[in-house]
Amino acid sequence: MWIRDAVKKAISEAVGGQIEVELEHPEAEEHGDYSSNIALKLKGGRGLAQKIADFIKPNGVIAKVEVAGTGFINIWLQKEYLVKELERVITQAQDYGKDVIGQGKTVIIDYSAPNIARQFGVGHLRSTIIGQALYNLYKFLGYKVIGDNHLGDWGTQFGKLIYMIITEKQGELTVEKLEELYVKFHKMAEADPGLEKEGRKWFKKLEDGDTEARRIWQECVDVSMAEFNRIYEILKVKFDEAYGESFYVDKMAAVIDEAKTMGIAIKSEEAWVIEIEGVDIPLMLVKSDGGTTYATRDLATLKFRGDKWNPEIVIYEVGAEQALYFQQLFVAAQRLGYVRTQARLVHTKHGLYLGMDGKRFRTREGQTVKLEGILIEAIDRARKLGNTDQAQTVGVGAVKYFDLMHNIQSDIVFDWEKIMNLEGNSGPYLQYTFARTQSVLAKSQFSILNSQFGVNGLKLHPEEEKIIRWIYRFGEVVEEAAGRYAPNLLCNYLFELAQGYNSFYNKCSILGAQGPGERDFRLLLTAATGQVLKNGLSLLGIEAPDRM
RNA sequence: GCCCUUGUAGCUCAACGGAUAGAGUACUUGUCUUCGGAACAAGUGAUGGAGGUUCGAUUCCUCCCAAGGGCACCA
Repeated sequence: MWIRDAVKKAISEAVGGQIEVELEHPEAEEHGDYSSNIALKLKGGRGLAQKIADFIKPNGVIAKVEVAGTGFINIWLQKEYLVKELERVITQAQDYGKDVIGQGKTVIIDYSAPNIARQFGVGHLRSTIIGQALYNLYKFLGYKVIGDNHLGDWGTQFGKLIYMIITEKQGELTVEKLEELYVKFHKMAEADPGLEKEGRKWFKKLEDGDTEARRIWQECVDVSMAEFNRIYEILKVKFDEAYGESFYVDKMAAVIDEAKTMGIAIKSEEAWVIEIEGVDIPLMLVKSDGGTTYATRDLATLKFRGDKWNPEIVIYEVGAEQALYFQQLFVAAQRLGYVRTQARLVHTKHGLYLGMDGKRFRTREGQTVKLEGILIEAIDRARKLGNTDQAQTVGVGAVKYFDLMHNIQSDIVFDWEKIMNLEGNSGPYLQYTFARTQSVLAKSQFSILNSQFGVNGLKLHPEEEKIIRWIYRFGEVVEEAAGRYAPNLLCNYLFELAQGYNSFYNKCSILGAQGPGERDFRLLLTAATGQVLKNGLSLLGIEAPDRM
């Protein structure tokens, strides 16, 4: 962001330009807009801080510089500059906050990835929602982004399913029925261990292209996808690609060959595995019965992605329980040379949903909780609260925001009272605040073209100052949220913005302001707040209705 | 048993090695003869325990305690 870089540059010049300058926004407003601890880092204390501060001359951006505490350098920005920033928000509109730091770079985001023949459970909500938010963030920063839904549509479980479908003649298949069959298979296999062999036999047939196995598999895929697409429609989630694991079936042989000839894969108990330094368990490429594993497919996937897109970053938005596996996978992929050596392979390791008892979120019967039911109930609850028109926007927005507002790595307790809470830090609160700004603007005939926003002679209320000292940080937050794979930072930012605006709204009359200058300025503040809220919510994948 | 992650107000969560650890909720008390009360304001209340590194530690390191997850033929 231009402003932060300008401040950094001023300090950097003061210390000779050799050291990387870190800036932060002090928590207490009496400590300025930006603060640097560089004098402390250089062990120079207050003396050095004062020297640096003296070197920095106020200009169009920097209003004043002060030394405080044990050696902090605090910097205040010019109010005129900050008001100009509000005008930029209006003129750039939906593009405000965009950047080009990602230009020429490609990032692949692997998210959602539900399993075919399994119900779409709440477990997949995090991956789907966070993945989409990361997708939006990176795109906003100028990256070329590929969103790939890596469907779980291959594996031994299909051998088991096909066996069950053939032996127990079935009518019309549903996802629910498929899941039942899968569970039933495992119950039967407990009594008759020979069944596992049958399952593997049928999976082998599927991999070898057996017509009947293939036909049944396709039916499972079609039935499941119809259900998944219904959910994506409600969530307004989109993908660029949805290759799925089955896409890589004919690409695995090459991976296995390469791993063998490079001496990376070794034989162990009739299976082919890749040993990873520092990890006890090796990564399995070929099972003892000759079948492949998910690791083989994931390596083929990375090879394909590397060849096709040559990405700088590949983000796997997958739960923390697979941390060990991804650690192995990434090492193996690097050794096989499937991605460029500087490429960042990231596993976001999100936490999971817990029930109110602190245990994994399940139904009373121990089944995974279906996401569609959750979404329908959220919409229903929103409708009962009086949002007939915007029930879906508000209900789904509440669920999404609740997910995104948490630190990505922490487990989340699933509590309806908290999710559907309209008050306080919630999606509906942000949507409400946006609707409020639009309502005021609609009544005002506001137009940026015939207004004057000079702050000369205008005495700003503390609430107004707080907002102008907050708006310009939007771009920085977007960048940080993307860089740290942390959409919750954007949630925090937007919530504080909305809080600040509501506080201002309660203290200051906008339409009834004294004098045209004050009125125009407050309307500008309102318009800018609304625009940033809208841009931010849109990055989170949450809609902002004008009325609700 | 080994490995990873997490322990912050009654509850649910924040915090970039920085300055007085922030919110929401719950509870208590208020504001507004209103531009949308899904609002605003005030109060009560917290870093699991013991050491260490640092000018400065919720954050980094070690040990202990507790919880969750993982540990090749499921993904």
